[in-house]
Amino acid sequence: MNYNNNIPKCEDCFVNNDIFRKLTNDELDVLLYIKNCNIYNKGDTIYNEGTRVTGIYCIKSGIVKHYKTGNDGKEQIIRFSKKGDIFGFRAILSGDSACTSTKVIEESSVCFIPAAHFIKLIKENSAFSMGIMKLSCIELGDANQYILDIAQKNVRERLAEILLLLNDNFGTNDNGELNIFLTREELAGIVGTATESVIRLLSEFKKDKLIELNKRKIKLLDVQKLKRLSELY
Amino acid sequence: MNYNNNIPKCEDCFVNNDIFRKLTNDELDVLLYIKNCNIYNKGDTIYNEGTRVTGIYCIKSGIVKHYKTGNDGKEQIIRFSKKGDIFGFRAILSGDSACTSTKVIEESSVCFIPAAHFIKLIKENSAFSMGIMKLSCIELGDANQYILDIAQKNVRERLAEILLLLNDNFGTNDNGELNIFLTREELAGIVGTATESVIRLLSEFKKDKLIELNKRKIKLLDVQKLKRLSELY
DNA sequence: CGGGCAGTTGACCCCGCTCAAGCGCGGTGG
DNA sequence: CCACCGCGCTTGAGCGGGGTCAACTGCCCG
Repeated sequence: MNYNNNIPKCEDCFVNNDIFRKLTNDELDVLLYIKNCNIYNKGDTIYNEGTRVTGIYCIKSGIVKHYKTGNDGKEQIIRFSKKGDIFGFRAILSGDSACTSTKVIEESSVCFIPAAHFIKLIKENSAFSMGIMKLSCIELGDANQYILDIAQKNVRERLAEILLLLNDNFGTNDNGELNIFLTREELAGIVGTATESVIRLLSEFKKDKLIELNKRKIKLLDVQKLKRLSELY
Repeated sequence: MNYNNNIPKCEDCFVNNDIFRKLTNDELDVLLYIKNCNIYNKGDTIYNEGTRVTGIYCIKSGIVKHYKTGNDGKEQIIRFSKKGDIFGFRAILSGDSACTSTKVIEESSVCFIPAAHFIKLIKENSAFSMGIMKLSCIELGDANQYILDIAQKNVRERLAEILLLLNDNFGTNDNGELNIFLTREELAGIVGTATESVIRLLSEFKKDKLIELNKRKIKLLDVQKLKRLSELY
């Protein structure tokens, strides 16, 4: 992790959600002086499950994964965050320690806002507060959906669904390949299955002309069929 | 569903969470006139997944289940609510429609607060607002844990865990039996498995003297062993 | 008395996990 | 420069957890 002397302005990250748009210009100015920004390398851990979180994080660039570790040490990836996303607030607001570990999977520039200042903003700006509430409620809805999926869909359906979800969240490059590069093991950690199962299913999908594979690059060839595959039960 | 002429005071429900304690006496007085209260019978549906929710609900007595329905019609129970618990706010705050259906499993008396008034309270009372945020964040943490469990634990471990969780949430009567009576199918719907599997495992647990069974009444005999069983991986 | 639902049990078998072996590739050190 | 090592990926074999299907029972209720 390296300190970034060049603190980005919040306006640079006005994408996806609109949390910080809810702040007044004055509040944004103050924030610019209070927050700091770090560069994290691939593989760096930002915080670990079970530890105290001392503030909230907002991603300027890069991708991180949020995961829980099972008793046998296997990672279950809960979700990802990318440019404009904030994380860490669940622990702050619930008063718990972190319920997930957060690790960088693509070099990231990440701003940090101390908990006290974050709480102050929430108390003083009800639009901001409503925004945070909305975020947390949307995450909760996503988590509930995920529970249903893991409980009732089989691995093939879940893998198809995850590929579509990655497509929606990260989009594709000029080559039509997903803008996120995961190891087979990480893919297994999202789907909730064994690495070997992911590998076998990916090559099946490839054989069926649903996707194209090139190392960790994945290109979706037939989104419609993948959708049918993922919803069919 | 029947209208209840005898509107309970919020103070009657100051248990579990302390959400409404955050309101001032004046706010509580106003609320008493704005809210209404209904009696729901066992089996009644309060709202269905995918429909608009028009306000939040607070339980005076009884138990309800929140569940999602899979493509094949199978219920996945996400959580329960009981006296003092509020629900429905996720949909209001996220702006979505309901992500779960809510059905009564034990006759319930439930207060209803229209969305507009709920939002007004949130905007005007930051302690109340923080309380709601905390609730939603705790639910999110629980949901994340559930994802890990369903993804990585086997059915036996999950069933043991669910029994312990029901024990913590609902406690036992004078006979030591859990204060919640679920069908085998509902138990399967929480654990995320087939009804037959729950039946087989319950009778195994009984044979191993971990529990005692009497129709839908379940008595935990060896909490320590159940804990070991549920955590072991 | 009969219908229907919850619960139970047995038989069967398939999905997906585990284990093991082999491959390709990039980094490192001799 | 090449040999080696280790990690990620792949494939095959084997098997067991647990899902499905079917049949039967007991019980409630009309």
